[in-house]
Amino acid sequence: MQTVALAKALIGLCLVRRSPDGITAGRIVEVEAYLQNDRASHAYGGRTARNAAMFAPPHRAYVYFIYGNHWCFNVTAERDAIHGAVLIRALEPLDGLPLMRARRASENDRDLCRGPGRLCAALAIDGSFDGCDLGAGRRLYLAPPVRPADRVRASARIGITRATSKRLRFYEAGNPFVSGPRSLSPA
DNA sequence: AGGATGATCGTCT
DNA sequence: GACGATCATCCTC
Repeated sequence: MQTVALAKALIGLCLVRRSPDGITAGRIVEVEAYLQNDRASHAYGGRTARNAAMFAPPHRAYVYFIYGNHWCFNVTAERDAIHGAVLIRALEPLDGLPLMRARRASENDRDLCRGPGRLCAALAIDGSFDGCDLGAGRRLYLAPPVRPADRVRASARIGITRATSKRLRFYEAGNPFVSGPRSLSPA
């Protein structure tokens, strides 16, 4: 269950994006784990061109395009041809809010990074990041927490049609930047 | 070559 | 709460 351990450990970490336009960064407050033998995983059923990055070594990006509009960003978790990844579902905006507002055209700062597609828009994450390393000094990287994770809870995952009963969504309880239906927020 | 599907979002009622 | 947008990807013919 390496992927689940990573999912929980990511809560509270900072995701930092350096671009020519400036720095944007947020604190991870909500994630979902997608596992080996998980019918909801893009890699269930084997490797394809799209999901190849899911088979990459840990701490790489898996970025995919969905519903004709949105990019979604994952962190890979497993080694040796095991596929596992953690979808980043929401950030608490920390840095570069004016740039996020410009990219998102959002009325409401609470919604800047609340949702997997929204946070990719706010941080300008697209398919060019698929497979990229997320180490320090990159265009996109993970950084230590500015504030430790508080009250991490689990729930069912959102927006999927298969394996709906697995409780593989993890979020910081009470954080207003967590996404999803209110009914799912309580554990 | 064509059709179904989707780890979402914004808008409307 | 419901629905349409919109298109890359994958599967089937």
